Amino acid sequence: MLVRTRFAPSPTGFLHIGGARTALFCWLYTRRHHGKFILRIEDTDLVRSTPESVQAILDGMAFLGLDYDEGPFYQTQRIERYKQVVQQLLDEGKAYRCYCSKERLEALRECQLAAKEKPRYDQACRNLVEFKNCPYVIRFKNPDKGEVSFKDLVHGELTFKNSELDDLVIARGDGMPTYNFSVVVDDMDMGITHVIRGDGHINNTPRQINIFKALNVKIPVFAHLPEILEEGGKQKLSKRRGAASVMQYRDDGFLPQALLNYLVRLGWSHGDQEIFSADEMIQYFDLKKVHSSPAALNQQKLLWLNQHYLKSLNPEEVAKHLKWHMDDQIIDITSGPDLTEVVKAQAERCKTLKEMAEKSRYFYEDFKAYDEKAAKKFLTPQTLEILQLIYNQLEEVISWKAEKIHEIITKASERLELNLGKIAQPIRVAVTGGTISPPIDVTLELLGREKTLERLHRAIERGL
RNA sequence: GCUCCCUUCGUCUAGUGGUUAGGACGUUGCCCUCUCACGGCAGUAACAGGGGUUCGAAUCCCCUAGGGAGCGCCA
Repeated sequence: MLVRTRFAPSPTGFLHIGGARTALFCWLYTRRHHGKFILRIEDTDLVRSTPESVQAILDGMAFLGLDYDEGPFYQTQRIERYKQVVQQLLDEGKAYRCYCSKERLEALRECQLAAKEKPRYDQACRNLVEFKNCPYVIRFKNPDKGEVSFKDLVHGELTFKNSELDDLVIARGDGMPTYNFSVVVDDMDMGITHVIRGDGHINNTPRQINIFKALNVKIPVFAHLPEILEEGGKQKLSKRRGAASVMQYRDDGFLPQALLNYLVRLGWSHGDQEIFSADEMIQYFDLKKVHSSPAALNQQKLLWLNQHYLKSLNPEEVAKHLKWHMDDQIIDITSGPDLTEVVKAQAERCKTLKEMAEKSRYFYEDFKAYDEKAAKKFLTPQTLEILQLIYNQLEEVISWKAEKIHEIITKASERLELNLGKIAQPIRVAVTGGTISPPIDVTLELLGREKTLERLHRAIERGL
């Protein structure tokens, strides 16, 4: 049997990290089984859905590399189909018109709550024979006896009593379908074999199964993923309240590989392995190994993974992402070192691409001012002599390579009987404005002969 | 209120009756070192609580507590 899964977000905001993980797990399961991954936009909430949100979801998935095989399908374009199936249920006596007013329903609800009962529809209209000439909704005739159970790939066997369910509305007064109904019709029509979604849907599942049964179609396999919690607290991740969109992570300097790797380990594991390439994830992914308890976000671990990929990925690839951030920070890289070389030099001292761009600015443009404390400590009359000496020797260098620069600096340190640090730090402050940079020889090579001499000269002039 | 789901170090997790309860992030100390880092080594810290079952429970059962979800003409 060909595996067919779907990711079905509602376009009411950006793609956040929790949604991204759901998409990732669907995608992994599908790729693992060589199936089809379908994207479906659940936009029947006309008030809250926006085209911008649809685009944000598409962008987020593209950034992560989660490609889909079919879709995107839009529910708003399938309204006629839902109405058709509602009619079918009506014709077969599996659904009925309900004329109850909202006022009556509200009173019923309050009454039940007061009696400490679970609020549910009392089936008042279920056996009406003649049609009334007033507004109505369509309700599904849920079986009122027995129970419905299903095997959830994450939670195991789950059982619900039909008496706990009620006759849910499947078509509103204006004829529009409701969520629990349109989902079933879509999953049926799209031949979905595995429904992988957040475990907030566990309670909806038995209702949906009853509709599947009424429609006489094969019931898909379900896998309900645990929610993702916010950092620290035990609050569920939500779009409002500072949430984390995938694109925000991009803007903050995270690599898609790091995000994917971080996400895949939230609720899933493969022994003690922490690092997974996309291919490895696909190879090992198994829904049966997915945890059933929620996981909290942890920025520190994400940062660690991000740096891991900064260091271990092909530098050319990292450089492409770095370019995006250079542009974002308006750093003109045309008159400076190759970004690939910058990546090699900076990866082990940066957690994010954003940080890498910030820390590499001085390779491309003059810094505005010396770090005050650094200048005070390292640009002293004594160190100016050293800088002058180094300047003179560097000026002679034709082949501007780290190796040659290193040789000059170490020889100077031996001759002057000074620690390397006593020489490197003044140079560093002179050429970068601060005390932090890659090894001094590498820093000077990247900076280039012209900028190096110019900045050394400026530092010496300043001190005179 | 009712129904359902969840509970191993601070965090992510391994573990499916017998382990000194393992790994990773973080954190602490040491080493390395031209700065910042990287890296290396060592340490820190957990089975929510209570009952059972069993020769033996993190693992199986029950109860309690805590957290979450659903009970919509939202998705």
